[in-house]
Amino acid sequence: MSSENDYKMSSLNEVAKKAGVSIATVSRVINNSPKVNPETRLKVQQVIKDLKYHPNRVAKRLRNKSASGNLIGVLIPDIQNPFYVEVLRGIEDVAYENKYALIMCNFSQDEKKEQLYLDILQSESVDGLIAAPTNEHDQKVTNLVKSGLPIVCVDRGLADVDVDVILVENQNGAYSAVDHLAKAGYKRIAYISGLRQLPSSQEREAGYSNALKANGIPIDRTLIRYGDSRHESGVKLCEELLNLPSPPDAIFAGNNLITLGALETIHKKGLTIPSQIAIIGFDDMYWSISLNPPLTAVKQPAYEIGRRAAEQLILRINDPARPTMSMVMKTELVVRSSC
Amino acid sequence: MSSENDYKMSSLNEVAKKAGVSIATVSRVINNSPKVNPETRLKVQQVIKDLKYHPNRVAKRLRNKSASGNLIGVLIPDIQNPFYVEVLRGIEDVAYENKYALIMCNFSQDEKKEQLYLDILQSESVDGLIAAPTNEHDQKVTNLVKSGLPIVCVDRGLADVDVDVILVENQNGAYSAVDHLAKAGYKRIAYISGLRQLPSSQEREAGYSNALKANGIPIDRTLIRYGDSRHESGVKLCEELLNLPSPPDAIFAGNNLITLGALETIHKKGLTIPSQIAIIGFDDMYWSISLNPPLTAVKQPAYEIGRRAAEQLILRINDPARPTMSMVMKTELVVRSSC
DNA sequence: TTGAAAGCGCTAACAT
DNA sequence: ATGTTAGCGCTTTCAA
Repeated sequence: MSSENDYKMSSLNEVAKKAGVSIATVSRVINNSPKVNPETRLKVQQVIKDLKYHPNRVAKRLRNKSASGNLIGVLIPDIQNPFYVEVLRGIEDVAYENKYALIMCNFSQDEKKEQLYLDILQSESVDGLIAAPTNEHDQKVTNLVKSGLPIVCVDRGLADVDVDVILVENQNGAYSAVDHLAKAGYKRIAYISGLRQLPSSQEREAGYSNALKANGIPIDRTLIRYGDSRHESGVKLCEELLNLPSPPDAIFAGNNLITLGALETIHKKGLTIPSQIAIIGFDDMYWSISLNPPLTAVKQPAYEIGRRAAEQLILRINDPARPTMSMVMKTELVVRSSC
Repeated sequence: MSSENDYKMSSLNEVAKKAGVSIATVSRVINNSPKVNPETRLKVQQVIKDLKYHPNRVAKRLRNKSASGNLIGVLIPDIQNPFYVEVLRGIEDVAYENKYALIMCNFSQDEKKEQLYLDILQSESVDGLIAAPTNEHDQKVTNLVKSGLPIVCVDRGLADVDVDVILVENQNGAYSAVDHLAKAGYKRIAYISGLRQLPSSQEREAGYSNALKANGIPIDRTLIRYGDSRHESGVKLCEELLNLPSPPDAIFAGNNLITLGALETIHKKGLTIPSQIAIIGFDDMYWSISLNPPLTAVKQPAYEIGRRAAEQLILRINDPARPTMSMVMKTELVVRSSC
C-alpha cells in the first residue's frame, strides 16, 4: 500500500461498490439529497473517507453544463499592472471562500489573445466570468453576455448590453488630483492617458479638463498624451513632455504603470520632484511610500473591487434572472510628497 | 438569426449531421488524422466554420484523462510578490503559445488552501502542474509527483522525490550582495530572511554567512531575523533591527516584499539611505530605479524562470518517462544607490 | 429509500 | 475512408 494509491483518483463507482450501494445513492449522499436513509448515508460517508474520494469536477461540469459551482473565469488585460493583481486577489479570496477555482486569462491587451481565451473559457464551461473588456463595444464579451453566461465587468462596462459592473469614480478621482495640483500653484499640468478607447481613460480626462477649467487654467492639448497603459508608454510620453519647448510643471499619470514609467524618465533626467516637476498618479500601491519621493496618488479600492465583483458573480450564477446592477466605488486622494 | 445563436455551443453531433458524416469523421478532421478524404475534410471544415464550432474541452479532458494538451495548473505561494507575477507571466506566455490554459491557484502561504487547490487541480484533471511548494518536504506536492502527474517545481525543489526543478543561484546571489556590502565598508550587516523553512531562505543565509566570513566579519545572530516572506514582516523586523542597542549599518533583505517593507520602516524613521543605513534586496523589480533611493538588488530572471518551467512541463507532459532535470539560473547584482 | 439507465461531448478501438 | 460503439464520471429522471 504505497502512498501512490492515496492519490489515484477513485470514482463514484468504486465508492458504490465498496459501500454496497448504487452510484446514484452515493451521488445523493455527496449532494446532500434528503432522500437517503441515515444509516446508508453514514456508511457511504465512511467509504468516501476511506477511499479519499474527491468528486471529479470535469465530469460534473460536462454533465451539468454550468451552475455546478466550481469554476470561474477571469479575463485580465495586464497582469503586470499591480491594480489588477489586487483585483485578482480580491476575486480569489471570495472564490476560495465559495470553493470556486479560478481560470486566469491575461490577454496583455492583445485582442486576438482575448478572443482565444474567451473561446477557451466557454469551452471549459465556466460557470461565470469576470472581465475587463478592451472597450465599451467589445463584441467578444458582449456576445458572451448575450449568450446568457453570467458575467461581471470590472473597471469598464459594456455599452450595448445590460451587464453587472463594478466601476470606480474615475472622473471625480481625476478631478481631485488635478484640482490638488492646480491649488498647489501648478499651471502647466500634463495628462498622460492610458489607452484612449477605454472609458476609464476618457473619464479621467474629463475630470482633468474640468479641474483645469474650474481653476481657470486653459487646456493645452500638447500637454495631453495618449499611450497604451503600459510602463513603456509612461517612459516615452513623459520624455516627450519634458522635451517640449515649454514643458509641463506637473504630470497627472493615468495609471500606475504610467506613473512608474514617468518616474523613471524623471529620474533619468535628474529632475527633482516636486520642485522641478510634480507628479501625481491615478492608482496607489502599498509601496508608494517607498518611492522617490513618496507618491501622491488617487487610491482605488482594488482589492475591494475584486471582492465585490466575485460576490456579484456568484449571486448572478445562482440567480441568472436577477436585475443587473452597477456599483461605483469611491476613490481617495492620498497626499504624500510628489506634489 | 440573432447573434445569440453565434454563441450557443455546437457539438460534434451537430457538425456531423449538417455535414452528412459521422461524428468520428468530424473528430478525425479536427484532430488532423491523415485517414480522411480530402473532399470530406473540406466539407467538414466548412461546416465547422459555419457553425463556429469549438471543441468542448471539458468532454475532451473527461475522455482523455490527461495529456490532451489543454490545461496547466499553477500553484503560487503569494501573488502579491512581484517575483511570482513575473514567473506567472513567463508561464502564461509559453502556455499561450502552446494553446494551454492556466488554472491559477494562489495559496497565500496557507497550507490548508494549498491542499484544497491541489485537490481541485487533480479533480480538474490538469495535464500538469507548476508549483512552488511550501518546503522541501511538502507531502502534498510530493504525493502528487508520486502519482505520476507531470510537475515542475520553481524556486524550491522537493527532497524526497525526483522532480524537474528550476532554481536560482540563491547562495551565490546572496554572497555577491553581502560581499558588495562588506567591500563597501559596512560592518554590521543584518539579514532579514523569508520563511525559514524555505530552501531559498536557507541558501541565501548560507551565502550571507559565507560572505561575512570571507570578509572577516564575525556573525552576530541578533542581526539575523526570520519572517514570513511578506511585506509586513519586512516592516516589523526592520523596526526591531533599527531599535537594537547596536543597530546594523546595512540590511540584506531576503526578498522583494521584505525589501519594500524595510524601506517603509526606514523612511518612517526618517533615516537616510545609504549614509545612515544601507540596504540591498534579493530580487529586483523593473521599477526599482524609481525607489528612494534607486535600489541595489540581486536580480533573478523571474520571467525566464516561468518560461523555462512551462517549457519543461510541456516536454514532460509529452514524454512522462524522460529523465528529470534541474536547472539553475544565474543571478545578477544590479548596483544602484542604496549601498 | 434505492437502483437502473440515459446522456453530457468526446476519442479510439473495432468493424465495414 | 468512414461508421458504430463503448466509456470517461457524473446527475437525474423514471421505476421499483
